[in-house]
Amino acid sequence: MKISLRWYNFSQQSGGGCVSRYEHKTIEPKWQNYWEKNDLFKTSQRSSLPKYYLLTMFPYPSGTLHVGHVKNYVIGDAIARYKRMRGYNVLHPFGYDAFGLPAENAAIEKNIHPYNWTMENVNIIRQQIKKLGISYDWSREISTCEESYYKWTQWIFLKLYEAGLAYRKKAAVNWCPKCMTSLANEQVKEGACERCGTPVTMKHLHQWFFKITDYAERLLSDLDKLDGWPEHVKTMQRNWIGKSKGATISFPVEGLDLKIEVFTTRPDTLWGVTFMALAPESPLVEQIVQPEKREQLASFLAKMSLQDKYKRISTESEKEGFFLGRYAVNPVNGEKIPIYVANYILMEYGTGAIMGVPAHDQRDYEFAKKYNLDIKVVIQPHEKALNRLERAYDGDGIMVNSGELNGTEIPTQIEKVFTWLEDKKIGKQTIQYKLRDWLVSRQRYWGAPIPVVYCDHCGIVPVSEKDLPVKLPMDVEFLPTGQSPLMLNKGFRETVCPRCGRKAGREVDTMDTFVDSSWYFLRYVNPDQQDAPFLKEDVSYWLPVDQYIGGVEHAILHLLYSRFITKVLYDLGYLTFDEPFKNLFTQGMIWKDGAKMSKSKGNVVSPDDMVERYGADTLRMYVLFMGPPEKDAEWNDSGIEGIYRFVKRVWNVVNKASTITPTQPENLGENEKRLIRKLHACLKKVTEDLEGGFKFNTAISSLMELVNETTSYMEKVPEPKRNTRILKEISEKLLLMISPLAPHLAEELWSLTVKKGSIMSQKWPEYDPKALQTEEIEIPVQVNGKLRDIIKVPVDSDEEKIKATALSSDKIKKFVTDSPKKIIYVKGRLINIVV
RNA sequence: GCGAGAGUGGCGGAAUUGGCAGACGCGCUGGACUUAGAAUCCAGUGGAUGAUGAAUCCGUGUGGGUUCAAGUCCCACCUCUCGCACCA
Repeated sequence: MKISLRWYNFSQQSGGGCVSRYEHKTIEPKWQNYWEKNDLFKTSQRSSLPKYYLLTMFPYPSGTLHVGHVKNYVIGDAIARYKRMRGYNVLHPFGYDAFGLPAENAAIEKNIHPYNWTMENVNIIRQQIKKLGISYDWSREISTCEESYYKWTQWIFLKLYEAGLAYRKKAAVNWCPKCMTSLANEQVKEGACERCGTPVTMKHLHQWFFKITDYAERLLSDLDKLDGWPEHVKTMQRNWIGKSKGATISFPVEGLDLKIEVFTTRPDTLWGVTFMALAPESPLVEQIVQPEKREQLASFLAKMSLQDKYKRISTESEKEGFFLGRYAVNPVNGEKIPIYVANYILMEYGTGAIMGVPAHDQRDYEFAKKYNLDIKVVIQPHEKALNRLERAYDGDGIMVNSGELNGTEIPTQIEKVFTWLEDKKIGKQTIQYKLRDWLVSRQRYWGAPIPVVYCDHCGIVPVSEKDLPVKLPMDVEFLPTGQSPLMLNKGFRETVCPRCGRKAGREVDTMDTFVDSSWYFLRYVNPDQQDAPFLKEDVSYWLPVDQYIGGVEHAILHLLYSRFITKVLYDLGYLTFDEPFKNLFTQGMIWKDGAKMSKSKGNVVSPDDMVERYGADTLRMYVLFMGPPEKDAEWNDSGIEGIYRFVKRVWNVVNKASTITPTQPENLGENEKRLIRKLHACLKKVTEDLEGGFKFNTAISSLMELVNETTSYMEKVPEPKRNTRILKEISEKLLLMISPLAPHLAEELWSLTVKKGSIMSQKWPEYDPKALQTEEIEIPVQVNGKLRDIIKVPVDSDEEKIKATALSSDKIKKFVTDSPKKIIYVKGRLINIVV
């Protein structure tokens, strides 16, 4: 669509002066330059004003942005601009999560260095954002792939290492065969790589871990402090941490000097144990198996190891087990219990062994059925006795067949069971978490090198702080081989031991990019600091982040890791707060043609196209108008047309209102009063919508109502009779209210009509409660709950008067033939006559 | 299976938390302006029965309940979305 530069006469009916046509293409670059030249987005490091740190999740620069990404920045910008007008010193920074696999993969494909590929994208994205007029303080821009940044990522690694929170071990780890690297637990979804969807396999590797499990309890309990977080995100984190309370119980093995420890949340079912099962990986398996069964066991285990781990433990797979030929002794009743290896037991959870209670656990039930094991009921429901079980019973009841504990109510008296077990020294109360330590090693090139050296004499030696950063070499053959490409780079790998000075080898793995993003919100405070990642006093002023905005896909990964790193740095004395994000807002995605936007599906809507056609202001407002911002929304091409029309209407109405010659008398009739009330109702609504939530959609609809009302006022009242003063006030306040949403439009009209500096530095307008009052109010009148009439009464009418008026209405009389049984009057709201 | 959330016109969505259901926008219909189109403006628009009116009835996933009054609260159910999923 081409827009010509001709002048257009909008005021034919009113006969007023000429009004220029709305030209976003000239207006928007003009104000973007103005803001930049006058440093209007720059934050002062300190100020007497209250601070407000508004952070939108930084993007991974994988290419150009689509309108889905833009939503995040637009929401953030609207709030940032609003808060500035509210008198806050606002920190609103931007940067790039610039390390990561896509850069490496793209680089391999296109034969370009990942750094160059990343920076090309960064430049594109920066331009895209600037064209939207987002008010970022660009002087604080950061990229996690720059040496000046990853130096401090490495520093954080060292701090964790010193604190004993970073350790290396050989472990069975999740391996993505496509990405050719190991993955953290959080990065595996339903057995597949979270990034590329390839089914994950297991690999035994020496890997670095962060001991996030040490923080499991605090990460869980501090969620209660986060009032400003959406409940569902907290729930997801709680589930992920997965705390459960139970007991550890030891079962002696008959004929061996061995005990099997199990963890159970249902110690009350201890008397119902009819078998024990070990994870195939459990070291106890080898020790317990009867010598003559060894061969059979080996073939069973071989079969298990062929089974994919994620398939093996998925709900659908059939339970499989192998009897080891030995028995354990139930410590509560001395019964002999057969010991099995079973595919459904996980080595990583609990002790890698379970007690099997088929009557009260469905998995154990299935296993027992298959291997013909006893099923012994020990919890009896109140309603009816359990006879032949069709499936396991896991409901409430009382303990039976359980010796001294018979009659104990479950679950209400479960504590009695714990106490009994501890008294008898059979078991002890234990807390278990599902959360695993965070695997941070990645066998790829494009990340921050792990700052560690391996010395034949000294072992693992951390690089000393003064030698940071351990620079990522540029001249690397980065084809993925399953080993870090740094392995093949002699210049990088070969070094000397920082401790003894002898030849040594560097760690060649790089860090998970989630480490980079788990502290970036701190770096924005002192982005140029050379000798420290951040300054404690500055960070204490700005943090915690007052409002964090991003996608819900980070509910666990990024948000949990960031909380963890913050707590570690707090414990080490670098921070004065232990939660990074006070308020969190998760915005919904924008869909197109029923699917998430993605390049591969070819359904992306480019913000550049929209800015070209309609302008940034229209795009911004449309994104905010689509629906509640926390919900997903479907992109609609004609929806944006509607907002474009609205923008033009604002342009015309403000222009028209200001071109009227100000000679009209002060005219305050019904029309004018209505208009004033509308203005103040709008001020109230927009303020509440921006203050009390993120209700941009209803704020915009309220602005539309104001514009409609003003347009129809001008339509209705001939020019000589129009109240210029009111129209001027409406124009001014309308512009102020719309400026966080459509800043270019607001600036341009402000400069054309009001001319008092940038609209950015104006105060947010307040509404006047008195202006909302009316002389008459409308009261809906119901008969038996059905609306029959609406009466108008003076605002100060008392109840009797209103009732009398209602009853005297002809429409009401029709329905009220007998005398009413009851009349309910809700003050100022409604009247209901019951007959 | 467990946990969280949601079901309102042709569509996106409003509804002061129990008080006029459908704000606002899209779409559609009719009209004005125009040589014509685009753009813009005005009017109408939940469904049904009326004659264009007045008017009446029905209507917020389904069925029940509480209440003078229910989209909103309670009980049961259905559907959809998301998260976790053999975690002992």
